[in-house]
Amino acid sequence: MIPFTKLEATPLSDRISTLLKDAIIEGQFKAGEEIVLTAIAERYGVSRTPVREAFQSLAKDGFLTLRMNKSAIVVGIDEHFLRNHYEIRSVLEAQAAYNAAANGKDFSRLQRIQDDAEKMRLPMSLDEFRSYNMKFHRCIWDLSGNERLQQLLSDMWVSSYSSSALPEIHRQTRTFNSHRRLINDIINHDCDAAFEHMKRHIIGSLNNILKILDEGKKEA
Amino acid sequence: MIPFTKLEATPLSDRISTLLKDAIIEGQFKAGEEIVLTAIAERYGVSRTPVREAFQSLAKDGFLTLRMNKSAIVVGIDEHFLRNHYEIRSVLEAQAAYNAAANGKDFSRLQRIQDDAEKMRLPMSLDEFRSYNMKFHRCIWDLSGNERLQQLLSDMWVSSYSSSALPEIHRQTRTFNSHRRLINDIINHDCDAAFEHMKRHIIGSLNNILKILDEGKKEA
DNA sequence: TTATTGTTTATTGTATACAAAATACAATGA
DNA sequence: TCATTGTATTTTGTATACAATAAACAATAA
Repeated sequence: MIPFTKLEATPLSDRISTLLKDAIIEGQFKAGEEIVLTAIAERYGVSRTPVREAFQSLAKDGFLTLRMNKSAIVVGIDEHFLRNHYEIRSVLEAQAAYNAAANGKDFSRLQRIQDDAEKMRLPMSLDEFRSYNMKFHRCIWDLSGNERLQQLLSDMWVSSYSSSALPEIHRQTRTFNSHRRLINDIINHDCDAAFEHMKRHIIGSLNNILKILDEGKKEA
Repeated sequence: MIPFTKLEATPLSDRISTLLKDAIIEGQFKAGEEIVLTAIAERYGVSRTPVREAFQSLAKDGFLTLRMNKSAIVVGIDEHFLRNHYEIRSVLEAQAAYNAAANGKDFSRLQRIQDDAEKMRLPMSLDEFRSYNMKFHRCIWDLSGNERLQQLLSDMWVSSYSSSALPEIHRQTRTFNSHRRLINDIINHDCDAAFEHMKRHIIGSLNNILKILDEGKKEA
């Protein structure tokens, strides 16, 4: 077969849910604000059906609250939300790392992702760093061998949370160090260490986000 | 106000998704079977719209695989699936127990649920035991103070997994012992013990289910 | 006035209609 | 025969139409 990558059409509902999710994360809606299905459909120039599906997806992911026969409510991305979100993510990522250390056989891809990143000059651009970070975590999800865990973590991944935090060079080197330690744990099949280090790694990024958030509040 | 409990209408999509979920768990569909939206809509005598929403919900919960412009595929509830499912559930329940031990203040409800159950004559009926077990776990989710965690665990709860396992009296007393130990951990604010014990508790029930499943296979 | 009921309007829940994609299969030509 | 192409059928994706609920407000009666 000819090496053409299949250009796949994504359903409208998916595109809309990512757009809305980003909008919510970036604070384009106030916390607790009522958000009317019909209005969103009009804004994006589509029918209510795919918007409705997007709403339900966002509700399942915890970004919207749906009420029978009433407008949806935007969940506020405040400290409480972020703590809850990262608490869950930390323990799921930790389990993924545990599994990778326990079951993983071929770690070459994980190594290469790290090596390629370390060859670059710091600080990397925001997009570069996000791409690397995403690849690193996704690779561990793969190694976990738990497809459902992969799906859950993928749904929880919100790259823009950390947007303001990453361009600083010392943050990037800290992430490198943390990732290198994780790779070591995994390659050495030290499951418990991988679990603990990953948990701390994620909680660390939460704390960083909260710090940024706090500084932002003081400025305002 | 008069003590009437609000009788609430649930959306069709919710009712259909629970029906379908149960059907999948109970093996009414073969693993990997294609399941046609239109057919399900006809079978339940509703339009495709709510069925479609149910499909998307089930897909998010990992019981269906959706493919663009193609029929959905039923995920097989085999050993691999159960291991993945319980691995995730165990670590989330464990985190909930950890939080309950860390943050919880008023444990009277948890105590009362356990006390009421222990007053009953064993073996309890299947429904009684399920109700007690559900209340116990839900109470800990509440105490965790993480609403999102609560939502996730609620979506993962499938009572009928354990249907065949519970009527035996020695299983019920084992569960009692395990729950009592958990209550102790939580009341003593021993977070790490609560985490570990809950994790083992859930993995224990997985192993029990796998055992039952294995015996069923030998018979057939 | 004040509480209750009727009416209107906005918004959601569900059903149907239409468009696009995938599949099966017949027709065609080598 | 075999591969390819056109066509019909099935099934999904999206839009629209209709029904039901909820909120706002006007009207009525005490």
